[in-house]
Amino acid sequence: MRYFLIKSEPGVWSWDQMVAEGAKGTHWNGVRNHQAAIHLKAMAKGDRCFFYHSNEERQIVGLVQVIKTAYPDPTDPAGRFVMVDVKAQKTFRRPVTLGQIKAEPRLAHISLVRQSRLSVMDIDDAAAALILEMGGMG
DNA sequence: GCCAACGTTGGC
DNA sequence: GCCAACGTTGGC
Repeated sequence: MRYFLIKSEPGVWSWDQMVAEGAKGTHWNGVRNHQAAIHLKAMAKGDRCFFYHSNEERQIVGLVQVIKTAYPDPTDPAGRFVMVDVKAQKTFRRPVTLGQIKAEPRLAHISLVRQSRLSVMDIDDAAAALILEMGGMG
């Protein structure tokens, strides 16, 4: 099982809305960046994604599970980009802020810190374990 | 509200 | 095919 991180602006699609979708989950569509799309395609059923609120909040608030692997995103007129389906799995006991992540030397290498504009990224196992621990999810 | 990073577009 | 201009994202 691998870990990833997906970003959402809470004003557009929030963690509360994600939770409200329950077991049926939702399509993670609208990705229009090639590097982000590569990560979507790498996701397997059962993989986990940290759910990050960007902009106003800047914190990881939950964990979702991939329930359907990459397939064409109908909102892309060119038909080139893909989406996956995810469902909410766990709400973080304590959200992990970008500030905390930046203050942790063992997380200095992750894409969230190094490439602020990337909206879907992979997170290595060691970093994932640390983030879960920081969120009170260890 | 500003700015840096970066992807895309269009003129040449 | 290069590069300037422009648009978008997201942190501060």
